[in-house]
Amino acid sequence: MARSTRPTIADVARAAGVSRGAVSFALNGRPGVSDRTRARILRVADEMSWQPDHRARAMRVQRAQAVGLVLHRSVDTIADDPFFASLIAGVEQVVSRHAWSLVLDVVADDDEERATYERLARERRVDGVVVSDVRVDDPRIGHLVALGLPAVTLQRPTTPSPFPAVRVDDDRGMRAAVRHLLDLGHRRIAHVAGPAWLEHGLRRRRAVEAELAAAGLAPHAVVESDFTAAAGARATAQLLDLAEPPTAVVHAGDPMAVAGLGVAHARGVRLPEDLSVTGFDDVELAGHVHPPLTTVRTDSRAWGAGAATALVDLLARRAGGDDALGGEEHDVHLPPPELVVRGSTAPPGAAAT
Amino acid sequence: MARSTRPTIADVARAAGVSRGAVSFALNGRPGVSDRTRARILRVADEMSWQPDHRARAMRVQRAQAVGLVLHRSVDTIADDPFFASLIAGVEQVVSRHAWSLVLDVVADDDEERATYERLARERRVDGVVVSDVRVDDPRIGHLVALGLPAVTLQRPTTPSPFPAVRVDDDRGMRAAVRHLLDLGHRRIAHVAGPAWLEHGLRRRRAVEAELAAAGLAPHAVVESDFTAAAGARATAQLLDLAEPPTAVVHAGDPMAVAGLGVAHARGVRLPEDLSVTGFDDVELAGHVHPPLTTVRTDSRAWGAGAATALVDLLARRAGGDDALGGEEHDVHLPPPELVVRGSTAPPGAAAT
DNA sequence: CCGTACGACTAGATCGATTTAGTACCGCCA
DNA sequence: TGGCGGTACTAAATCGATCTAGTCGTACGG
Repeated sequence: MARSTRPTIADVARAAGVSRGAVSFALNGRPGVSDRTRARILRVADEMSWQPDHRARAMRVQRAQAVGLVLHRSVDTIADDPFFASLIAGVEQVVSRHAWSLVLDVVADDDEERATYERLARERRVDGVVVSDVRVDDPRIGHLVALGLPAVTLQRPTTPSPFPAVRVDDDRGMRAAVRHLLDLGHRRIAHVAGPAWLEHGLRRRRAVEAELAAAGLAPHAVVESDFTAAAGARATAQLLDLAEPPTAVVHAGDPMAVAGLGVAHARGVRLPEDLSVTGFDDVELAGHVHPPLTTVRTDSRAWGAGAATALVDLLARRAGGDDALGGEEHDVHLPPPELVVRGSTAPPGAAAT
Repeated sequence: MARSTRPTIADVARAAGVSRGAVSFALNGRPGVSDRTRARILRVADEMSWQPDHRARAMRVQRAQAVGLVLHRSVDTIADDPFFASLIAGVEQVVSRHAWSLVLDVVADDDEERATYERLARERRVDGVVVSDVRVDDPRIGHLVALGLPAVTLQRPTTPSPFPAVRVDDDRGMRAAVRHLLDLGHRRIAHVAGPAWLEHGLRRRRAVEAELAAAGLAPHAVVESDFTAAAGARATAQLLDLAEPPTAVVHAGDPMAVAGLGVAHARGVRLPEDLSVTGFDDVELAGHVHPPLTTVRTDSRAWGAGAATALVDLLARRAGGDDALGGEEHDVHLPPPELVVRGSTAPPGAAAT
């Protein structure tokens, strides 16, 4: 091996017979070098397979060229939420297109979460963060403002937030599921909800209630759950134990719904004749269980991509000297999710096929 | 706001009435400052809520304090592999304990993957990487060696690799599943395998074949698949269409197994009387479908944690001046997975309960 | 009382890029 | 010929930390 150390901009400059500044100009496409020289410099750089050291560049330009994503989940349950993997994939897709990086943190509790944001901000590891799983009265908003760390939220929080948000009208999907059941003739419709302290848990519940109210009904029962299969199974068991069980259950998430199917099956409930079930998200498995799950198809990859785009735009504006955080007028709107009707829903008491 | 710029080490030094060097010494716990002064400096730093700028530090010490994880999956299928989320969580858990960061990349094809590793190495964004989904004759090993980027692989590749590996004897789990079926009296045992170009796909298949061979049998049929639910469904359909269908199917992954249950159900096959099914991984949903899935419980979080630990150790050794990559003697061995027997397996032709 | 060894600390170099301020040269016009 | 403007470049400052070489006392041994 000729040299063990990697080339620096100085090596390239020497090899090309110019100053380091010229190499920098050539690389970043700014005026100050002739086209001939620029081409020569780039050729030499390529031959030496030199790329600017990200650390040095980041330090000089005061930008990390990276965004952060802090996932607040107990490490045990994260695996079972297919939402995250696609969210991450979506964020990454956009971020890498800009030659940025994604820094990921998984935290288990609020203190750790707080500390992580502080570390990311103070060490300046990232230029901004994506905030997912927005909570009701989410303390992170204020915290991030105080830290001066730009952010983008998934869904616009109900409490004021100075950050742009990626918005999806998932109420529409939830209401479509309820309407579908109503159209089939169901009247005893129960809901297995997500935690009420999560904005999307609450929103989906409200959507169910609103659509039922529009038909002059109230939920037959609402069981609050936590989006896991285990909790979904418990919730369904609870509903089936009612003196007058529901004829249909609307779930706030697919894993809960699939677990619900399992419990019903185990109890000898005929599906979908005795019980209709709907989910939310349309995970891959949803179409492959029995009966295949009627659910609301969301595109969590698009969410991630949308959030990353909004964040990159926001940071570009700030790099351009605009100190504003963006706010509502920079919200990104995604197409609403749509209902996917499969075999897990049928008119109440329908005859077996 | 008093000052818009964040404090630097110079500000802290000024406030504490010492030089910048003293602050650095105090912070990093090295000799050169008295205990009294050290305490004062740390107090001042804390009051100013100063933490060293990661970019500057990284540049000076020539370390990124970050590890990379490049996931090679089509963005569409990543969501459906619960393995990744826990793997990531496990890596993150260890990495954050060392105040490092995890940089994540998702790539869709080989070229992009190559380019990503090159970028990570040349820009020096990370100090090392975790290589998952090791492929047969994996080209990444040589590539990483050429790039001088330290790595740790998940499982020891069959082809020589200079990097440490995290090892789990998952053959044991697979063989246990087969033995369980043999003990129940099954003889027509089929296997829905992962892709043969993935080391763990191939390994699991070999394990099935080996255990059957030990009983003087061969697989009733082997269908190669790709770990997705859709492929699992197709595979099971194919097996059920055989003139003489198997009485039991061993799957290389849970999503495939769950989809297999769905297909069997839809065809009116009685489970588990007419068909026993096993999975691999024990995802949360596995215990909540009907019948609950007999599967092999793996701990992918431990995998991630083990890989991260091995990588951090490797990098620490290198920082200590040891240029070696580690190799086999630094492999981390994890406890073997164990079989979880649930309701999806029974003696062939068992009477319905 | 001198030499020196050590502890405590400072000044300045350094990492590898970008960026600013300046210089050299050429062409052109009056 | 001199001045002006623009292009093509260079030299040096800069980002914020760490690390090295050196300074200044003070204590200690002979």
